[in-house]
Amino acid sequence: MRPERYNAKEAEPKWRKVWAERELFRTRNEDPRPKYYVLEMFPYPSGRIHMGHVRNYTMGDVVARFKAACGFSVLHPMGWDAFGMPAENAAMERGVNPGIWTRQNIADMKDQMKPLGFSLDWTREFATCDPEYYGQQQSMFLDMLAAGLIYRKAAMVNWDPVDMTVLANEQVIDGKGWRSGAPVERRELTQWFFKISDYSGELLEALDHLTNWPDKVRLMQANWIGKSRGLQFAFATRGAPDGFDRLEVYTTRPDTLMGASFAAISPDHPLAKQLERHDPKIAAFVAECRRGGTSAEAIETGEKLGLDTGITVVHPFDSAWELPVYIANFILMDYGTGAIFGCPAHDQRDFEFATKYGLAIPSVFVAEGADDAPLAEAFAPMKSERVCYIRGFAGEKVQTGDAAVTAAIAHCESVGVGRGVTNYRLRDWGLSRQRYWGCPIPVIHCATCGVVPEGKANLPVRLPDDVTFDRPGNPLDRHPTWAATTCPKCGAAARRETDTMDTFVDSSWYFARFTAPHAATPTLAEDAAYWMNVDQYIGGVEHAILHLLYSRFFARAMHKTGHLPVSAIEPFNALFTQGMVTHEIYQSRDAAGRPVYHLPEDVLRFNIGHEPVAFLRAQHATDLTEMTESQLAELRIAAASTPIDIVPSAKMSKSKKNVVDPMNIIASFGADTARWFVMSDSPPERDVEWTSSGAEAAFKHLSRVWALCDRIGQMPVGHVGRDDADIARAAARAVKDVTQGIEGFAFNKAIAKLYEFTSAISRADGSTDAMKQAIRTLAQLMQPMTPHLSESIWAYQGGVGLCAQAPWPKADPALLIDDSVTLPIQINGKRRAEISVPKDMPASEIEKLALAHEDVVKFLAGQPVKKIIVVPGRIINVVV
RNA sequence: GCGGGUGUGGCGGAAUGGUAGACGCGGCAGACUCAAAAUCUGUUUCCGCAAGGAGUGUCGGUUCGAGUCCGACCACCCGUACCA
Repeated sequence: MRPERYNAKEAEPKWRKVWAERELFRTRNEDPRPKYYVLEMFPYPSGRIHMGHVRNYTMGDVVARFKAACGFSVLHPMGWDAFGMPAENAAMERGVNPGIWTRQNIADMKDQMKPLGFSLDWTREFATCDPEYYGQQQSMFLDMLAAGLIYRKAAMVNWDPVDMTVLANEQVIDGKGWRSGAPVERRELTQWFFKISDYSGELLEALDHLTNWPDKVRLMQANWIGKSRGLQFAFATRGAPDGFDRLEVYTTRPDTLMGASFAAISPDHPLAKQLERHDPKIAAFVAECRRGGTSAEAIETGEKLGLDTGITVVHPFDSAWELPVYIANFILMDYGTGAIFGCPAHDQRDFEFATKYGLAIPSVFVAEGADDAPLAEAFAPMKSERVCYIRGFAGEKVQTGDAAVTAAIAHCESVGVGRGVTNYRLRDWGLSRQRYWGCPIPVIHCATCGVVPEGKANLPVRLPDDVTFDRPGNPLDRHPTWAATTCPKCGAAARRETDTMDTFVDSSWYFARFTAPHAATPTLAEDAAYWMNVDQYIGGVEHAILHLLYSRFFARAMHKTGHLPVSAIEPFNALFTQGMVTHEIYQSRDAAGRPVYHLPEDVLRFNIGHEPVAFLRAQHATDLTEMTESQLAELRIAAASTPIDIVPSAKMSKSKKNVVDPMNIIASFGADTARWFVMSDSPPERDVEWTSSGAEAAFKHLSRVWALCDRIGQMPVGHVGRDDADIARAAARAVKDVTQGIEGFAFNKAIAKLYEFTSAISRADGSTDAMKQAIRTLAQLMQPMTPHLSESIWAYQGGVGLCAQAPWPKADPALLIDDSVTLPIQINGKRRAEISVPKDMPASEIEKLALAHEDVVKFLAGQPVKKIIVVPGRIINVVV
């Protein structure tokens, strides 16, 4: 009898309807079961879901469905990170209103997400551009302002001198404005800041307790916060303007103070600003330094420039030793004091600078045995290397590294040269954006009262809808009426702040809002206390630093202002960072030799032997798709068409056209296939390459599972088989392995075990009852990945209720124990034989058996055995 | 530049310091078929007829034993504070 083919197109919507009708995924506060909060980083509503979304939300859904089956009351919400630049770009390019564009995108993406069958509680949905959301954010802004967590100061932005507008780093391409093409410069602007630096130490120390976060993320955050111990001291200056008779510097390498060659200040240092006023040469140089963008990458990789100011400083240990003071473009005003001393002998960047400007390079220490010869590069001793000080000062002796720094600080302090200072690299978080599509900053500028917070009763400060994008700049700034208001303090006419908030603010507390998404206050104490923290947070590793650090800070700030309990200051109990979905790129060249990219759906790709080949479908008559691979191979050999280049896999991006639309996959194969494929093959923390063959394989497997289910369904009642014990053992092992796989985020391994279990059932000759039991267990184990198919199997095989609600199966420990074990025998570390022994055989017995093994005897060829190592249950190694 | 990560068959990958290559794709062979598709079975790291040998990015080290630990390097990816 031909098995009935599984029809995903019919079955999937049917089951989603059943889940929706029974409100299976709606979370209730009064649910008596223990809570579990699983959250995937919410999407930016671009309008189309992509495979990265499918992978991210499928992972979360696997966890959510697994935890639900394990008896938890699962909170699994979804929302939209809806503010940001793309909406403004669309407005500029197509003249659409950012709000309307965003709302439409949200509707479109929701339509695309629904068919995937995620177990989401849609009653908690919100978008950050909802006034109900951003109004609460404004309210918290006012609370944080009152609590001293927010302040204003001047800071640098990218300035496009042609478009007269501020640019995001992303909009600066090779130092030029992306639209105007004009060289970008740095310009100072007064902006709002969160005092995240007040929490540097706490944010750093608390990382130690985030044991369910990836080590790499904790390490990256620790390095980002960048705690350092160093020496801060003042040089006496000679020839400096009034008020600059001392130059304060900070160094993490006071042990190299005797190797000083120059001092350098940032172009934004007050001294530089002072000199700029009277010296045109310095003014020109400082202007030169301000060219280019503000990004650290641009500054650090750019050419290192310096200008001798003519001012000198006196070495603190030798009043006769003067060092020139340079203005240098790589010194950041934000770090330390904005001034350094350079030790070229032991710092590569200083070495290059000194070489370029012909400065002295005195060594402080050399490798033991080496002499004080000119260096080819900065010398930093390796861990094991001993050094000898040739120009040190009391206190270092032969120490290097941290010990030398500590000793140097102690010595300097004892002789009155500066003091030890702990510094952090972490800078305060600038939240002002000179853009329309963001949360308005609720403050008012009054001519008499200055900066005045908006009254809470007037919140939300709503964005106006009638804005124009016909020219660059912030539409709020030029809106005819929006900014006009009255001062809450004195009642005089005043002007609203037209800057909006960084979208990172929106995403720094949405997880807390999900606990009470429609409340009239940012959070509700009871709900926040109950649902927080997020038990499992899942998202891309590209958020390892900024989003996750800002959220950790914001939770603390929310606690300080009474919006979160102290238990929620670390909002994410466990974090998982997933890899990207990649695809190979199909490229040809136009007449001018420029690359032209092709969508995977327009390309026919196959292997000839091991060699991958790709053709453009459009180059051929439509019947090309009907040809077999061998026919296609002949076609290629006949040079009837030109193959196109296959460029190795990269992150799916529109510009390279290496994108696969999840909707097409769902249309062809169904949601379960898409879900199964993104969970199989690659470990979730690593990138996964989308291949059409992989998707087809997933589809074929799910079809085989259904065919097996159908075959079992047709078995006569009361059939007796031989393999019931084996089936029970295979099931117990599958339950154990799949459970472990899901709990450990090793979904690819869980799926490999499901393949094995499927094949074990398929080969077995079991009784009707045993086979039905096995396939029901299989359906349950697959349910987190393939919820629709699992429901179909469950229903077909007489499962009680819904598969999604059935309690997670448990493995009988007695079935997991094997009686005998196969041990490999190595001779000098090379595997030469193996023996099968009872599980509990003593080592001495195993040793005798191993030495008596005929292959072992053959390989030993009478040589005396020096040593024999028996690792019980593992291996035997004979050393000769 | 700096910080972090990754590197294993033709491909995606598996492997508490203990049989390298589970599972899947692709390939090859076979069954079924007039034929093809679909499906099923077997096989598949490389060299070698075999015996055997080599093999986890490169070089070196620790160990009875290294993909795994240590040191140096190479390549690629992510982040780099206004992309989200």
